Amino acid sequence: MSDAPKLTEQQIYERIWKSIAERRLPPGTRLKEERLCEIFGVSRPRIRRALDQLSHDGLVCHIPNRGAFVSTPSVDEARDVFFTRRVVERGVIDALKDNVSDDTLSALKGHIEQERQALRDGDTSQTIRLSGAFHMLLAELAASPLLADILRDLVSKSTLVTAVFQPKSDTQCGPDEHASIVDALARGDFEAAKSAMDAHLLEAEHTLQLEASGDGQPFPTDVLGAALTEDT
Amino acid sequence: MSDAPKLTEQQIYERIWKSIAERRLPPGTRLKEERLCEIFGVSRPRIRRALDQLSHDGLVCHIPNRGAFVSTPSVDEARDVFFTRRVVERGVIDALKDNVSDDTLSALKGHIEQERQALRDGDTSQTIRLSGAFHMLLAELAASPLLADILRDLVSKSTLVTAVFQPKSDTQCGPDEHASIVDALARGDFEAAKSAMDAHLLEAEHTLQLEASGDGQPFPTDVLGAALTEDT
DNA sequence: TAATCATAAATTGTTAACAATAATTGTAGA
DNA sequence: TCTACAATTATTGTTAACAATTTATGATTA
Repeated sequence: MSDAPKLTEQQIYERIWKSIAERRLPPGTRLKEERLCEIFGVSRPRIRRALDQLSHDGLVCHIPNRGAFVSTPSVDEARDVFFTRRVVERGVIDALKDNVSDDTLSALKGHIEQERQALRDGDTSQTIRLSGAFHMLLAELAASPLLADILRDLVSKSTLVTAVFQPKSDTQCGPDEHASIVDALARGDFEAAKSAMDAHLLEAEHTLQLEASGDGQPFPTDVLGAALTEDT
Repeated sequence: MSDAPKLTEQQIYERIWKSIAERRLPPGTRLKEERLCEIFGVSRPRIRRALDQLSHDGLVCHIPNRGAFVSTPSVDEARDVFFTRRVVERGVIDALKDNVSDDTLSALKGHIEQERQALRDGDTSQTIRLSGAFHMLLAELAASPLLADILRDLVSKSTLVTAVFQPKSDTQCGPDEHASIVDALARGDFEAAKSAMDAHLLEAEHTLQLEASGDGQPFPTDVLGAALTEDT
């Protein structure tokens, strides 16, 4: 009747991860085990293990005997995420030093073009996805799988942070700022690339409202089905 | 008969993690679920979840239908670990900029004194533990819990790397190099501190034999009981 | 009418039994 | 004597039933 391939817990982890990272599952969303079983068509232990992984990543907050919820970062955590990203992404550019081929550059430029297209189309979900993906692409082109792993975590946490502290999501990570990083790389000026990256991340942090209400938004009721079923 | 407190999976995770990080469980060691159940006196799912976490950290390699083994890093992974540590630990020093109080400095100096003592005593296990702990202490004194988490992972991976690629473990992370970092911090010279850290990590990397045999050491038979029971 | 306590429903956490897969050992044949 | 095949054993993976904890609802009392 449907997909018999019997999703592995890794795949479930990925799916939920992606839904959180692309903001289809907002902070505070309850992740009821039974409901997830229905959605993915697997038994509870499988779901449980996937949730454990997410909880270990800090994307999901697991309260004993209460259940799992999409994490709602605090102001301090928000600042920390951005600080850490600056540290890590400077490292990414260092790791790129010996890997800036023409292919690399055209891949990056192609990506930025996609970002511009999504922005023109007004496709918010796609825009969010691509903004994060740019940073990931940079990391994956670099010579450090470990840094890329670390950054994947950080980017997904950033998404949560912006979901909480940036009510109007139009002030996203802009393609132009990404372009200026790539331009610097194209010139071989890595110091400039690092500065551009730093400025870009600081800019993103400053668009957030990190003084006001820590939390207070109501928990949505049942977005799970819609959020998790799509395989964008 | 013994500890009834019923270890939580988090505690089990910590115990195994620590045993790996302190090199009591060498790379390649098989982690048989049933055996671990006996040792910790808990049921299999509990062990399973702990192993999943470790596997997600990359400290344990989980082969389907085969079981879990302490990871044996490759040469490329070894280099990557050290590269990433340089990136992250430079960030740690940045994060320390506003936190260098007298208490901080005396804590660091006290730690180095402990390291010297352990080295004098010829206590290898303690020396390994304290070497890693110095870097962790630095990270915990900094204002970034996230960086500290990331570094914890990296330090434990470093331990695996040195276990594989440094047959003679006497050429460890020396207290003197740690001292020169702290001295720079005491002077308020953060650039010097970063340089010292970089040099220290490069030095550590260079003492490894990263050209020769990738793997070839036999798997030890049953060190689990001895390695995990001790609560050092 | 509001607040508190008790009961009931729902959800997570745990345990135990079962099935499937892979490794090892032993045997038979060349 | 060595190789290949088969059977047994051991270990992981899965499923299902059970227990404990929490939350919500409703009734009773002040």
